[in-house]
Amino acid sequence: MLMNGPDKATVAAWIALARAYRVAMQKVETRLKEADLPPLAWYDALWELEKVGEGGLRPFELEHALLFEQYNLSRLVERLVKAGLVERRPCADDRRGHVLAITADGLAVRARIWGVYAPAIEAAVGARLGRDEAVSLARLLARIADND
Amino acid sequence: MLMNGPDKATVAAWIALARAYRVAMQKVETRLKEADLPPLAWYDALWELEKVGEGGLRPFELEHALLFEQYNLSRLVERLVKAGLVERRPCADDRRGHVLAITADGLAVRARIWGVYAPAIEAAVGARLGRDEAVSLARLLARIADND
DNA sequence: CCAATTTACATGCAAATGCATTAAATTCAA
DNA sequence: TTGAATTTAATGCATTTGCATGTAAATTGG
Repeated sequence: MLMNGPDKATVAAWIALARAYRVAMQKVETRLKEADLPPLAWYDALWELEKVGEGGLRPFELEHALLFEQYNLSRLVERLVKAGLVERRPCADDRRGHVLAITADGLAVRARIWGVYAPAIEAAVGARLGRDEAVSLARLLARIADND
Repeated sequence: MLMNGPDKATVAAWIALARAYRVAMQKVETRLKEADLPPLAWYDALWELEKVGEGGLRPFELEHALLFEQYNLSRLVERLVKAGLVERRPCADDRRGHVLAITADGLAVRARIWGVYAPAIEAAVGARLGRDEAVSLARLLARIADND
């Protein structure tokens, strides 16, 4: 009874994905810690909120943008608010929820993180791939991330 | 004052890596949970021990193979031993440590997990890439994982 | 040989995560 | 309408992770 398993190349790609992610992420997170900066999740949330501007985002929108579990997003926001980097505003047309917006401190911290994050990405990824390799890697990975 | 940041393609590859990893891993782990199977880390450890056979591995060897933090490996092993899937043997020539070997139950569980894991890999990766795409993805990712 | 250092592994405690559930507001359907 | 179902978000509790440190054995170097 065969079970339609993946071929060698697929398994190799899967394993390579897991290893590359761990290696690169480990390097980047290590640099952030050395600089006494918050973890990457903070950056991602702040950046989403910065991109969207003054209008802010509902928690569930941020949850979808970041692919976070609901409870993880809830607690991440709690920490960001406590740290003064994000502001919770009451939501006019839906009183269950609120709107999240980045604060001035949040903008400053986001920029400070990027100062360390950007060179870390360059070291972990950029320095290892040519320009067109990076493009084709991104394209292949997008196929895996696409929701069909 | 410029800071030698990554170019667009590099950042895109980095983001794609993180998203692809999360999406694929989420799918796979979800399937394992639905089947009431232990998390992937268990599989990885069991598989390393199965591959190496009767001789077993020292914890620090498993740690390097899996890219685990030392304390995480220590606790993973603790759980595997408690579950009866791995056996700790005293180590003749180094009495600080021990040798880890997979048990009969461990072999059985490893195989059961693979029964779910394999089709999950196929769905998350194999079904989305052609054979040569999988090969070139693995090659590109390996460049990122390689220790220089 | 022996003191100092390094290596191997474990563990206490704090923080983060996962899971299940709750509460409250909104939407839908009869 | 109004009652049922859904959506939004928070939270209690157990498990897992991270960090720092501890302990013991091995290695090094003087």
